[in-house]
Amino acid sequence: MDQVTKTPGWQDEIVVLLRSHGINPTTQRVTIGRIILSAYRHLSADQVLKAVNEDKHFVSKATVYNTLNLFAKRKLVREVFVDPSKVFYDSNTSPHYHIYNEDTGELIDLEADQLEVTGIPDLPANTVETGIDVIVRVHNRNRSVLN
Amino acid sequence: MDQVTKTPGWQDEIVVLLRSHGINPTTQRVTIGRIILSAYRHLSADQVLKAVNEDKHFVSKATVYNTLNLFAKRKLVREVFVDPSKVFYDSNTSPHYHIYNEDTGELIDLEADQLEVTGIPDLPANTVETGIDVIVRVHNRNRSVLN
DNA sequence: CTGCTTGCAAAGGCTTTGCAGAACA
DNA sequence: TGTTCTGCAAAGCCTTTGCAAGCAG
Repeated sequence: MDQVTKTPGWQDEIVVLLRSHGINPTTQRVTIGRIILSAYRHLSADQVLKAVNEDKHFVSKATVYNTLNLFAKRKLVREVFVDPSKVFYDSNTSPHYHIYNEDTGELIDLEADQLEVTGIPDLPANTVETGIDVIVRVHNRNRSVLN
Repeated sequence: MDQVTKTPGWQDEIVVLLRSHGINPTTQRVTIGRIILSAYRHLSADQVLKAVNEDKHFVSKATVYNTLNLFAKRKLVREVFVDPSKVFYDSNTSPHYHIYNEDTGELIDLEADQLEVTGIPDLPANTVETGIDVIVRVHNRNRSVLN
């Protein structure tokens, strides 16, 4: 995780990656790309913003949001909706599913070859499938059952 | 759908249903219950608010939100997160999944006996599964591929 | 120069909350 | 009379947007 930011050549790889997806690699975009694209991660916009500022590379909140939206539109990251209060951005773009811990907010990948979804019926007329999300929701065992 | 609100006895059934889930059946709660519990429906809080006011039963926005949260906590409805901008409340509480049309916002039930999820690996230590969400995302065919 | 980017601050949309008045037992 | 509930308005969060200044080619 911290190894990544120190590895020489990573910045160039990010630059190439951004260009190959039609994105002009500005300083801010490369900084954000290094945070989220250099390993499989699940981060909210706020977590990206914090991570960016920890590394003393200052990027504004607006740019973080705009950049993550751009990355999503260009399929560099996938938006994951598990919690109504915030979007997670997932840099693993291969087919896979998730385990979501509702207590900790932690999101874990389930590769598609482990888990299978069968029996999907016909889709409504004139519609095309764009993807299947599977979320296995869990909570910590040592939790009160009461509300 | 409109038949429901005219059927004699429905209000009493809603009252019984609320009581059986530990909910004090106030006028507003029964009104909201008749909107969302009398048939399988997927509605956002805003849609419930609109439906309530169409029928000339005025319930405030705060009460709609509070009541839907209460229904969810008492398992009368299930919260569905498919769109980061709003929560859907689903009155079908039996095990099932969803097809979500990203163009229309329409949500369609997929009964659990049609669709099967297999190969769920071990959960993280000390966690308990609370449910599995499956969302088949679709969009309308006649849509531009470009952004 | 000209167009794309950034960043601040303001605006927006959905949801929650504080609190006073109302309803109910 | 005490408790629960409602509803208004305000506040809170996350996210988007307007716009002026900055940067690149």
